[in-house]
Amino acid sequence: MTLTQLRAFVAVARLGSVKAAAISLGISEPAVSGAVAVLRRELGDRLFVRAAGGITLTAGGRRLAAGAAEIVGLAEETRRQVRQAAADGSQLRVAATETTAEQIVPPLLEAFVRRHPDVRTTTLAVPSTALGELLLDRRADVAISPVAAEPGAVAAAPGADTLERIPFLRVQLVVVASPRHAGARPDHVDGGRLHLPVGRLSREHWLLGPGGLDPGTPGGAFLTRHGVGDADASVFPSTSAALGAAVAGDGLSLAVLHLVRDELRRGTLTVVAVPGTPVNGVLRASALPGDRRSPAASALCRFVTTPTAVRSLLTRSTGVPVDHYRPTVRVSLWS
Amino acid sequence: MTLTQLRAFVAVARLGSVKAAAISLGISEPAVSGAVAVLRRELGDRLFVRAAGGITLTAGGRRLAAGAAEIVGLAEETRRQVRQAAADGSQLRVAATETTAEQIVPPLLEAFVRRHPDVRTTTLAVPSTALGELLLDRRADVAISPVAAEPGAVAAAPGADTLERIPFLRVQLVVVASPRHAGARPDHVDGGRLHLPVGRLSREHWLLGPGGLDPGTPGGAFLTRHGVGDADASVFPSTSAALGAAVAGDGLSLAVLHLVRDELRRGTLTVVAVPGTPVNGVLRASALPGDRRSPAASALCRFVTTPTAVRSLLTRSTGVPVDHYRPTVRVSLWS
DNA sequence: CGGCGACTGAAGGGAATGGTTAAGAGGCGT
DNA sequence: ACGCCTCTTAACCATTCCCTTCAGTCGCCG
Repeated sequence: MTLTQLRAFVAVARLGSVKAAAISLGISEPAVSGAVAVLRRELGDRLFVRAAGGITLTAGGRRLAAGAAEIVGLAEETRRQVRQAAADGSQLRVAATETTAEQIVPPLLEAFVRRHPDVRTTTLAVPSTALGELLLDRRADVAISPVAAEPGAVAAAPGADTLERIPFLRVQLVVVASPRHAGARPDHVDGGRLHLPVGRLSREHWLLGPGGLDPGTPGGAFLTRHGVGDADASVFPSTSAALGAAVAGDGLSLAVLHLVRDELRRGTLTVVAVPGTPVNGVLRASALPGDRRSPAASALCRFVTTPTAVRSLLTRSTGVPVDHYRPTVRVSLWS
Repeated sequence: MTLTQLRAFVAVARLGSVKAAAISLGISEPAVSGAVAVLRRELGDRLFVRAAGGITLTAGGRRLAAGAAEIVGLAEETRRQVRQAAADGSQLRVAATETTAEQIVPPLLEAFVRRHPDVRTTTLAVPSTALGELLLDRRADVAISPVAAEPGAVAAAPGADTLERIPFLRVQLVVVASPRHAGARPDHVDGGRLHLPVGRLSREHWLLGPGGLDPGTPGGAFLTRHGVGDADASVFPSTSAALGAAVAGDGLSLAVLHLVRDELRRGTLTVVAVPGTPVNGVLRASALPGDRRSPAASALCRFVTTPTAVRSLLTRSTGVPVDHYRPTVRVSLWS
């Protein structure tokens, strides 16, 4: 499988004809046909068949078309980026778990780029198990992830000995629900507050963001430890959306205490008393050791423990200016 | 630039040594060194330099390491997917604008997979200008996007003649704010409702999700048409988060009317009367013409106009079951 | 300063890639 | 049935890739 072969196939898939692809690439038809033939042999799939008015991709051909277009485009983009690396300012890729990438990283990086305006940041949202791999593969410069505050609760991740870890903020996770939801279950209400034994957790309906059940995070570990499984949870496109559904009274959610301060004060959400909560966690930054790390990564590692950084995390996020905004990229695991 | 060369460089970057990379790849050191030398020449960058205790990547080397790991992993994953294409059920990639991908597509696809349980769906969030390209490149099977309801308001997108377009739902966009926010500006309050002339829109602070200013969407076009620019808007990680900030009284937002029904009824949000609103839009599905389209894409194109689909969009979303959930992937443009 | 380990370069060869022209095979329309 | 257009295969060649062995150079460390 060669980039040239993939380029040829992309052209065929897009234009619907070997001839047209050959013309657009400026080569002969047999060259295109040959490239496709190699792919066919190697992948064991016809990829496309001749049909009325052109060609029809097979199921495998459709997937290859999508993947090949992605690969070819990415190769081109990478080439361009390397060429311009010197001209551009430095780049900083921050990997985090889904929830952290949504709630913690944006205000943190906003404060960071305010102090280092020349740094271009990108956020990657990944399963917690992928964070170490991403750092080792140099696909990310720094990882931000929450871990259980209790020592020894989490086994060492792969490459743990080669990574530097910097804890910088304690967080508390609480179970929240709409007061109306609480009021609808008077059997456990005491003093206006809903009490819930842990044995009942898996009978409740949970409203979570993507990765809310990730067992590598303190929140996901808490839920799975108490038997909350796939059948008990609904996933929303974002943690904010899940909290919105909780406000609407659709079920329970798990939230970082200081991030729902406003909702609690306004009374649109209330904390549900559950033994074992609040779940104590610590946010920490991970990166390669100092000599194998980019300057921007080192700057962020120093920054996270500063009062400025902590303050940016404790005040409610006001969003980021449009020109600072870089979308969070979801990264797939393939290893 | 060859996949083999990229693989060699990934190993070097990860292991921090040509020798270690050669061993891990099962080839000789000169082979690795040679592969790197070709990349160096082609890209015009040292990529890495020898340093105490190993090597240090240059800025360009860091970007290449990230890109190369991505490309190599993607190639491997694509190969696997093509091989298994026959075994797996059919796949359906749905592209949409940011807001649509967050608010419209999840309930729609949830209803769709309930009827077609064998289909694996993926959602792609992209700028509106990329939707057509994605379909033509076969990177997406179906595009879901909102367009202005007024005919002729939008110029024909590239490839417009070769795509089939299926409108399926009218939507209304309204300006919303917290009632407290409204009350704080008594100069334009009339009958308890905030009225705002269009000339004042660019003086307000806007709370938007990613892509909220995308001029290819009715909402983004409305805002940019009235002078709302980068300086007037804060971007949140999701539209839900932006609405949450609006509830907190931080500014104005633009929302799909029927999706904020609950907030309006509870009084946590109120509609701001602005001339020209509600903005009328139509959701439509786009796909390649029937004979060049996958069976799953055709099924979705038929599905969107059914009462079941419309109902799924009009009732408030309850999230999707965990086992149906597939994260939304943000796709970059490189063309 | 000498030795040693690690990276780089040169030379060479086998295999593939990537291209050509020419001819065959297969579907579609008239 | 026939011709036409398109895709495929065959034969062939130049180039590049990719690996080897061997020799050289660089930097670190005792």
